[in-house]
Amino acid sequence: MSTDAQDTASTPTRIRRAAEEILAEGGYEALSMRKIASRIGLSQAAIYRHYKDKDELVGTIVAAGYAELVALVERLNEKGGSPAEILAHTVRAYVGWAEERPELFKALLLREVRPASAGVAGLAPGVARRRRTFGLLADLLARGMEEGLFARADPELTAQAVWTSIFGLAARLVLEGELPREHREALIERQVNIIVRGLSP
Amino acid sequence: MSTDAQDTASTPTRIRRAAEEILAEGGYEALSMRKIASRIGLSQAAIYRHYKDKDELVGTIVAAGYAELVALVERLNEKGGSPAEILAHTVRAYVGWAEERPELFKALLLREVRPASAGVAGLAPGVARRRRTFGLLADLLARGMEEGLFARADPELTAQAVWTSIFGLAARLVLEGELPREHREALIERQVNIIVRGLSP
Amino acid sequence: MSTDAQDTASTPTRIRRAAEEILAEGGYEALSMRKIASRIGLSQAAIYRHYKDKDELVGTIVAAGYAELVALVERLNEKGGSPAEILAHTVRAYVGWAEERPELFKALLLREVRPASAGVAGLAPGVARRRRTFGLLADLLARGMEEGLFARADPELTAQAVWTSIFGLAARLVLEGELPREHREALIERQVNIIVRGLSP
Amino acid sequence: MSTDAQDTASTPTRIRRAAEEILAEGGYEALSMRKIASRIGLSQAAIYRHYKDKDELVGTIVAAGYAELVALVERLNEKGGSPAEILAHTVRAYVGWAEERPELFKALLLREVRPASAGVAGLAPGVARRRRTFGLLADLLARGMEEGLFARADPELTAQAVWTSIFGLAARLVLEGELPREHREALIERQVNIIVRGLSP
DNA sequence: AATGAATGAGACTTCATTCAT
DNA sequence: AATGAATGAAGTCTCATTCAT
Repeated sequence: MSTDAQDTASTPTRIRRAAEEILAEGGYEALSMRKIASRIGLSQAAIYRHYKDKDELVGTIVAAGYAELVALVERLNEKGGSPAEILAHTVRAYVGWAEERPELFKALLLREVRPASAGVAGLAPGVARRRRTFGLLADLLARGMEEGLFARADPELTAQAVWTSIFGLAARLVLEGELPREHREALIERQVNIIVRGLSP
Repeated sequence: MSTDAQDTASTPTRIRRAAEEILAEGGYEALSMRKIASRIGLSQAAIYRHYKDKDELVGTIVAAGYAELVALVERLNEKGGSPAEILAHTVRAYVGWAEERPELFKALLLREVRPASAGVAGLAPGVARRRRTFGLLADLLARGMEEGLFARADPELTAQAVWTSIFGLAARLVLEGELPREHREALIERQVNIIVRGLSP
Repeated sequence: MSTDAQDTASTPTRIRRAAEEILAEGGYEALSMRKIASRIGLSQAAIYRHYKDKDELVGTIVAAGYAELVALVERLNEKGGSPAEILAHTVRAYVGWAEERPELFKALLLREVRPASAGVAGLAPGVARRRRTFGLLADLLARGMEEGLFARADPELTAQAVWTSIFGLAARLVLEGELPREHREALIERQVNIIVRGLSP
Repeated sequence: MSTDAQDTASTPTRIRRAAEEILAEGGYEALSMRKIASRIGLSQAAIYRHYKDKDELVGTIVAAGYAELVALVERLNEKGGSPAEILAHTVRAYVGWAEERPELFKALLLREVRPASAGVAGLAPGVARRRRTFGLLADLLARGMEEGLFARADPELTAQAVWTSIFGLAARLVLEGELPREHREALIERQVNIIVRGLSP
């Protein structure tokens, strides 16, 4: 968020940034300690002073990316509007974020979730209490149900179903890359439309 | 599960099977010619008699997996029923298939699509003509629209939107692994419900 | 020399031809039994029916190439003319042959000579008796000396010295590849001139 | 021969030495990173810390060899004497150097010259300006021409013709290996004689 | 806090050759 | 006379990580 000059940033930050750059340029497979080190003019060994191992480094990046995504969703919820509007905005914002940072999205969401409870797992029951985004989404849906805008149903379960839909769209867009702008937008709107209508009473 | 008799199978088959096993156990990153060879007690070089290189081997596996999926969808469409029923069956079958062969699903659908036109790309315009599954899905939706069951809209675009939803659900289930059976089913039904209602006029 | 149709030629011949083609296209390093076999639609193992091993195959090719070169030099000597003229023609023909079949030239002359006595070794004493080309060259020089055209000296030693000069020119032309036509010719003529004048009394 | 103490030398030096040894024993084809590593009791990967890849390692060796050769020729030109004498000394020194370091000579001069302009290419026009040895040789010949010792001709072209002759002699001596000392010397002197007389007015 | 050096494992691929059929 | 299958060795290179300084 803060745009420090690269040279004055702390070493861990510079490492993280370099890693993100490489991730963005060449994908996860291209990310190696060697490349990170050479990009910031540091020895490979130096990285281990700041991050226990590659897993920890990747973990940090992923966590930061996740926080970004959470902030994005929070902001939308604070802006106000009808639940359906907020939902539509959220879909667009989520997809847009994925397309802007495709490699981060992949690193974040297209990887195995080791212990099912940890990380970005979103399908387990009770997730609305543990994960901020799901809590917000479930609350939003619950409000819509109370207002008679959406059909009554389990808000958490519904949040999960909606999320998998959005996630699927974002994932395909990221994985398939370039698509005609017009078609891409039509697709998003069609999806938004199906979801919103699908929730209606 | 069903066709054992590993020792009597042809070498290419044994190679393919070993590759799928490794894929299933450790994911794509774990797949190496070395491991395949040692697993079936063959020299590394021997593999190259049967598959030009790693790409060809993976390609064969992926193609077979895709064919399986196509056959599955075709069978459902032939069985008859209302478009909404067929659609619901398709979602369940697709998700079920993904969960049964998680690593194949990942190898097939969670990888980058290099030239957007090739491979499993599903979002490009005109895909209904090129890809059997999309053609079937678009036809199904068109029929539903004609019958007044679904709201009128571009069938291909709608097929793509529906597919990304289903794909998203399958992908999350595969990536997150174990989930309570009951919850898993509730989730699928909720998703089916949203999609079908989302399409209704 | 005889231009048989490839299909009717004997298998050993087809093998040899394929090997020469590969040699010409990609150099010695590119020559492999696998490539030869695939080029003529034969199994690798089949080659071993006709040639004991790679060495024998290469040996055969080299021998044939050498015979070609010998025939070339013989023809020039039979055509008549003054020794100086024949010598000049020989230089031009030798260099021209090398440039026409660069890979054969390299396989023939730019490789180690294992037992110093064998193969294409040309510097050992007595070579004029053992090797046809050297015999011809030495005879030519001897005739020139008798005619008072060339300064008197050991004909064999002189033949060797002259040959290394020509060989050096041919080798450099082959190794350095493309050169402006004009410059190439000027270079050859300059070399011919130096040699002929260098032999003059 | 002179600077032993292999154990105390720096790793890059030890790598280079091992490479040269292997080159000397088995030629370029025998040179492999594996062999180098095992010879100095290092892991293969360790070599890559000191040389980017095989090309860089070979390049370093070749460059050093070339520098050696240049220094040799320079020294002879500085020692003084008549152009004919210097030329004769140069031929002897060049051939002697080739015989002392046969594998280096082969690695340096018996390899393909990829882009005709680069590397050790000597036949292209204008080489006298680009390559120190050729410049020296051309200057030497020009001086001889001015002094009326050599017939007037293009000095660069003449230098190239002379060089190919010398190169041819050195190459054959290196390729054919052992030769009776006496015969070898007679051969060199005969070649020197032909060249010097060939240049005379 | 950082470095240079090294490691061991592993990646894919190609080679000449052999053997049973 | 030929094939398909297999082998063992070798090739270059990259990786995450460790350790002494």
